[in-house]
Amino acid sequence: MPHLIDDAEALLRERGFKITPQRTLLLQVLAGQPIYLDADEIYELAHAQDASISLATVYRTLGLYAELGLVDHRYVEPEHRREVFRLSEGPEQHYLTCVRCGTRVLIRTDLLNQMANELVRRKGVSVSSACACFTGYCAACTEALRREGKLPG
Amino acid sequence: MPHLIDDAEALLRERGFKITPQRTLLLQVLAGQPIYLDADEIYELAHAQDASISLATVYRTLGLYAELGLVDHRYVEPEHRREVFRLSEGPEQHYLTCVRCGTRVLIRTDLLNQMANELVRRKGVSVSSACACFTGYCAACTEALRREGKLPG
DNA sequence: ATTACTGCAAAGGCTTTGCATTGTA
DNA sequence: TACAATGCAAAGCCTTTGCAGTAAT
Repeated sequence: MPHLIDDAEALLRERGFKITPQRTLLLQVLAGQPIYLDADEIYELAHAQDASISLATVYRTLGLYAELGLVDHRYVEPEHRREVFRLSEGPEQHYLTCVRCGTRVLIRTDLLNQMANELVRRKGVSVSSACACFTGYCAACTEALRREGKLPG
Repeated sequence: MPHLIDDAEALLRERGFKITPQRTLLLQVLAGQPIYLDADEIYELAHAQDASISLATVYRTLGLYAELGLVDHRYVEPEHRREVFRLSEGPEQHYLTCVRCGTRVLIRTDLLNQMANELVRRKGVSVSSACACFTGYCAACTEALRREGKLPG
């Protein structure tokens, strides 16, 4: 997605920020990812291409991009410990995270939107962000655990 | 709620755990709270009644109570930093947290359950917990901001 | 030439854990 | 008496920050 990266860099310039190899690299890394990644995963991917990049720069850059609206950042893990990031294009994504293998299973979000809409209609609130976090086992782990008799069904 | 505390202590005994002054005190503290509190708030309330209780014991006890199903623990604040706890009586509660005044607006959870059921049916996963976190403005703040022209509508 | 950005390492905030001691059963 | 529970302090985990050096404009 060179277009997206160009746009992002144009925005950086426009706001008086500098274009550095690290910032470009992080845009490239993020552009290749369909799902949310945590800071460390992003760092590993970037580090594989440029061993000199530091985790601190990853955090600072992600923070900057979040402020500029270039990335979404959320807590989707079951424990809600690690923050996760992705480029903020396309529809919001929500997951079930498997506590056994870490797989993230995409969730249809129309019902979540329906919840938000209903909330607005019935309570008069305004909703700026909605997040559904499910914890459990992915299909493969569910089946494996059933075979081991560790899960009913 | 002495009834609740008795029940909780009966459960502790039944599972082979010991009844200690700290555990009883924490049940008393929690029983007086209608909303989620973080560990430090719970510690402060307990500490006011027994200066010898430690934060480590608060964490350990809350963890134990969570395992026993006596308390719910979640991240409901917008920043998701601090974990919060409350006695788990009554149905699960989910909120929209107002970023302006902190008010928590209760959310109907039937759609959340529907999401979970659909996920199980369509993807073969198993869901152990579901959590919806909405961020936005409560009705009062929404209206106030509209009057100030700071919110469309 | 400026001044923002970076890497490093240290610090911060919340939570967990090791260990010797205390206290329940 | 036996062993779980506690308090203390240290460590852990993720994230942020201070600082001196580096690099973009």
